[in-house]
Amino acid sequence: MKLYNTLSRRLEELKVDGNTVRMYVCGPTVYDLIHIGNARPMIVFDALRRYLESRGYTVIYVQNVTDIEDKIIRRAQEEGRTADEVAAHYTEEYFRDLAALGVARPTHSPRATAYVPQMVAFVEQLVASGHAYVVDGDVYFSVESFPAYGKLSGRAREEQEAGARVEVDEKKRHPGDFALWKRSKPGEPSWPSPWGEGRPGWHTECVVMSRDLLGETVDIHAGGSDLIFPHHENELAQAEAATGKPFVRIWLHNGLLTVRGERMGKSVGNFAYARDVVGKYGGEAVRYFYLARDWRKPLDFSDEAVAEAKRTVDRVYDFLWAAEALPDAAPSEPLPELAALEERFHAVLEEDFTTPGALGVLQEIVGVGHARRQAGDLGGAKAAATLVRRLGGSLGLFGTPRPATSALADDLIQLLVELRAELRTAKQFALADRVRERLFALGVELRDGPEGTRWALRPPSPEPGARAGEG
RNA sequence: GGCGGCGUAGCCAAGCGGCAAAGGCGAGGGACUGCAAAUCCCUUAUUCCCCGGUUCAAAUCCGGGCGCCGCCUCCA
Repeated sequence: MKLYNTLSRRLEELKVDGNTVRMYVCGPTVYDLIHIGNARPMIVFDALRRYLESRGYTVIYVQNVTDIEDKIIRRAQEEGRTADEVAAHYTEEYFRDLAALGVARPTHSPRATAYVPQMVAFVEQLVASGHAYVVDGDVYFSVESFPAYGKLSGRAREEQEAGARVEVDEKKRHPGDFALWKRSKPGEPSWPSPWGEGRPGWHTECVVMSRDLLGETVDIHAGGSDLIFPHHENELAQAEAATGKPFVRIWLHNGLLTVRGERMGKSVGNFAYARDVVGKYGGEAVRYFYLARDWRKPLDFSDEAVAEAKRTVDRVYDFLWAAEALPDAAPSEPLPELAALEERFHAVLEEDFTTPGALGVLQEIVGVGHARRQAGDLGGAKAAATLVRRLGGSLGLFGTPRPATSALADDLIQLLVELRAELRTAKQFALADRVRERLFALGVELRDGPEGTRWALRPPSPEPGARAGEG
């Protein structure tokens, strides 16, 4: 499989040792609920993980939880709670949102506060090797000590000064230097260190946790494109300065979510909480919405766009459930077109995980299924449905089983259908329509056709967390 | 200013040098219907922001424009 590597700015073959993929995806800072834009990398890289697994890889998937950070401290002060309480609360909410989005739990979800001693040791190592220096209880990484600094984001160190909008911190030797350890102010959460009470700076946790859980070189490190600089650049510098080995084989960065062309962000105020969107349209519609757009490109969010995705998903289910309710039958003839479509599905994904193309193929398979059914080839229709289930499942889509009804319910519905047929024959249309409407309200849709009335269960209306997926 | 990306039908969106440019939504037409819904079938880009160039052949490669976006500050 080829993936676009931010570092080399080209497509690269994913090469791993054995068949295990070691993957690290930057997770949330738990100071608030995640918004729908935050969900993009979680869904996209979850889909990548599932796809790799479906292709026979074992994936070790790590996503951190940043539970100590300025925004958490601020929030705690505002609410009169401790930083720990705030972090614990939003960590729990984050996992809830993840489940509602149908995102499988990461193999590991390390919390930064559980790694402070390791981070201290790591920083000590950088100080000892001359890559970091101590000033007044703070520790900074020296970008000048790492000549390759800037290779990920394509920035030269000298450029850090020109146009810099940040006031230069007097303590730093070079404006590009960044904090590895921050001295804590009174009343702030703090941990002991050789440099006094303090807390870890940004960037360091990912390096330390990644190394601990995945080793010195990981296959994939992913996150939003806004993290390229400075976050990932700084991670790379620390890690490679410390080990002298490549930190990451392939860097992946997803495009950002926009609203009317402008980036969605908490500070811009144009955001929607993930759970609100999921509550409205369902987690699967959100997933489809994201996967219908190339993961590297910006994606414009609107209610209409997600509603469209939901319509599309519902129609696929309509086909699946109808086909699965058909009596068992073997395809009346071999279906080479299905094999060809399956091949195309994989070919498209092998080339930079182009999920929109893959979804297009899935739609074509649905089309084949419809055509087979129309031609009276029930087995062919079922074969198409099975394929949609399998391929969709490899991306975390179309896994909801046909809602089970009891034999009694089936009989009762059938009874009403027959009753309504008699009413229609007797031209009692008002009553007949009432039966139809009441059943519809209960989620049963009547479909009158040439060969009589069939009924189908409507795709479920979304409820938050209703379709929580795992594995 | 520096770095990166994008511009394909009404909208969304694949396409990475060569079949008449996937697919979805919407729209229009048809079948079906007591009406409706749903479903099915058909139609919907002679052309890919513009101008040059390379090539037998370009949406796809190169050069130059125009427009939009992101990062350079915490941010998925």
